[in-house]
Amino acid sequence: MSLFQELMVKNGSNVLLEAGDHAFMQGDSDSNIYFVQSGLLKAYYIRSDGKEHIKSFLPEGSIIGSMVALVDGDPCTFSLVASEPTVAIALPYKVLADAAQSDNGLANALVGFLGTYGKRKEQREYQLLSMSAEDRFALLVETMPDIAGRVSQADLASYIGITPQALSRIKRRLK
Amino acid sequence: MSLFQELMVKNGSNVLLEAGDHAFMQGDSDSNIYFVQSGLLKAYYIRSDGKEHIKSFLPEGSIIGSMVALVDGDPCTFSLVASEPTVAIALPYKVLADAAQSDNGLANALVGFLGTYGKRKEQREYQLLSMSAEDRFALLVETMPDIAGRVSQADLASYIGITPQALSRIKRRLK
DNA sequence: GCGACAAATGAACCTCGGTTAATTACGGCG
DNA sequence: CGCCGTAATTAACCGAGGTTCATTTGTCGC
Repeated sequence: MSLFQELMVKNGSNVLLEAGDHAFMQGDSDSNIYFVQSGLLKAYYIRSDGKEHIKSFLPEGSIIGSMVALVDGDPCTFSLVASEPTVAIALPYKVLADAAQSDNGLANALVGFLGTYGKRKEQREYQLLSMSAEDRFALLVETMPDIAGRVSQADLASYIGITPQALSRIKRRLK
Repeated sequence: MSLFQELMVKNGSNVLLEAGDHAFMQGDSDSNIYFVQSGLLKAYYIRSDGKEHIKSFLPEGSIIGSMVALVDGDPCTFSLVASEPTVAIALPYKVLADAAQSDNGLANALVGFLGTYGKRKEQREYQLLSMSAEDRFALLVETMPDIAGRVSQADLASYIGITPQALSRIKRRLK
């Protein structure tokens, strides 16, 4: 476990979520960082036309928070919901950022976390810009094989950025 | 100018680029952070099928580097090229990260930079997942009006994720 | 095993953007 | 001014994915 994760366990508070419970909703002011201990979270957007788009799946070991809410205290741009019974640890980012002002080890742990986060988003941007829906599905199955079995087809499709029907078509093509 | 930017100016080295010159190419091991002083850089991917996709435009004041190269020393996942004569300041990330181990101010400056980077990527992810090509074009014109005039239609289209022909159609629809 | 509800699939039709190729601006520059 | 190369536009056709709705497959409770 990384230094950063140890810090979260030591200083954070436990959050228990049943499937369907929200950690926070789009528009909330929630500047907590969440560290998933067990279960599965989904981060998703609600668009102006009411449609949902899944941003990411967050299984055990994931760390998540709305970056704009963390950095600027703006309202969260997405919602975070449990799709299985989940145990997570929550810690206000401000606590970390403030403590980092005087604790160099913590500041560097934060650097590590933010660097990893940026790296993940860079990869996601590449996938969205440069890969077809079919490629993104194949990649998801390859890199997160367990997730593909744990969530509904509708959620998988929403993550890839297409409708369940289109995903069904893709699966048929692949066989 | 932020503390982080001042640090870059003080410790970095100048890089002069003519239009068309590359700071680094996809696949290079370049773990420099670049701070654009004047001019305009383009960051772009080359896909396996040879097509280009523009990741971002970087006018004066921008800070950029390949996060996977910075964090892990992996090969850069994109190329960085000047689309106008450009002056930038380059500084190896490792220098920063190492110095941050013992310099708390620097560590926190890094936290600020990485937080801003993550925030931008979060917004970009939202745009790619939840907005149509037409919406993304309107947003680009609104948020970076100067860029729309400084680069070719083909580059604009590539940034939005469509072909120049499709962008031309969109412009006609909007009139 | 059976009924009921949700999830997944399938089919028919439509729209948007890609592809290819032709046509029309729009600069330099001799 | 006329020539030429590039960028931008337009048109015709195609295919992937969206939309809507019907059908099938699961799965849970009884």
